[in-house]
Amino acid sequence: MNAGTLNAGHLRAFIERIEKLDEEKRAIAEDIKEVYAEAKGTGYDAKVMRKIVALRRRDKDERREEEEILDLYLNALGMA
Amino acid sequence: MNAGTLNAGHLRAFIERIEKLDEEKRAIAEDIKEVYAEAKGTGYDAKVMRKIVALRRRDKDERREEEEILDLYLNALGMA
Amino acid sequence: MNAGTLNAGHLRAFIERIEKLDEEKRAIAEDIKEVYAEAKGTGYDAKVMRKIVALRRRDKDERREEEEILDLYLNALGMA
Amino acid sequence: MNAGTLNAGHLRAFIERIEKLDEEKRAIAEDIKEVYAEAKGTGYDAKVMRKIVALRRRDKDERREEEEILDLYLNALGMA
DNA sequence: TCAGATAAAATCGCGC
DNA sequence: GCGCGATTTTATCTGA
Repeated sequence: MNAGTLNAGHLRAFIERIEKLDEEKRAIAEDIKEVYAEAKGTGYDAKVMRKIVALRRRDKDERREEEEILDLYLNALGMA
Repeated sequence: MNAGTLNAGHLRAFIERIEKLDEEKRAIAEDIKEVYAEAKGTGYDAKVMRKIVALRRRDKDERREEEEILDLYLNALGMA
Repeated sequence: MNAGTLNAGHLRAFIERIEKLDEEKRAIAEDIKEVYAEAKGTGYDAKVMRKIVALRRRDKDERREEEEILDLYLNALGMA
Repeated sequence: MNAGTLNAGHLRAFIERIEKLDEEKRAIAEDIKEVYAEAKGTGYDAKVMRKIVALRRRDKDERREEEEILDLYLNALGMA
């Protein structure tokens, strides 16, 4: 992009969209923290909970990845 | 909490609340990536944009902190 | 660390150890590339192979993580 | 390669060679981290050290490239 | 050139 | 309160 096509208003719009989304993201991160705090107050161990969440997430990712690799195989074998 | 007071259903509810929030958080992170990609497609440099966003965020944090300090002073002086 | 305790020879030794290890690491990365190239020359699809390697690695990581979480559970229950 | 020529044993051998090399690579990466940690414990700043290592590496690459260019010139002039 | 993997830096949460 | 370890985010690097 050269100077002639630069459009500050356009850039500003992108920046503001990002900032708005970023705020939402931070708000949700806050909510998550609060849930951990609440669980902790109820007697649960946050560290264990984090492990559980991470492990369940990994399971889910792995299942997705297995499906992807199956597709790759099928494609490689000309069967898809 | 000892084994006797463990309440699996309660824990599960916490975990699921966290997972739900986590998914929302990830969805927003995706959206942000897409905005960067769109901006890039329009000719902007994502790296520069990230710097701008980070800088503006720091500015904002600093302004907020300054206001908090001002409030502290005013309160201390019985003027708030 | 203040200037008086600075010991350039010591720092140099750290740097050189790192550089030596880094060269070994790069050499291995080269070897890996060569294996992929050889496999490709034999008719295999590098992309599929990378997926397989990544998936097997993830399996292994997940097994390790499951053991860690089991330990955490046992500890939380006062059984370890 | 079509299904008829697929040779699972051969593929497995490639995969295992890659995994073995990958483990060595990770072990070395671990060693490097440990050296940084040790240096940190001695009072050095890891970030600065990384800069030094990167800079020296660039220097080395440049020197090698300059020599290659020199060789090219010499060859072009029939003097090598 | 582009996305995807890898490594580095920054940030956050926990313990002492 | 502060370092330490873990997570998240950013930047670099590699391969398609």
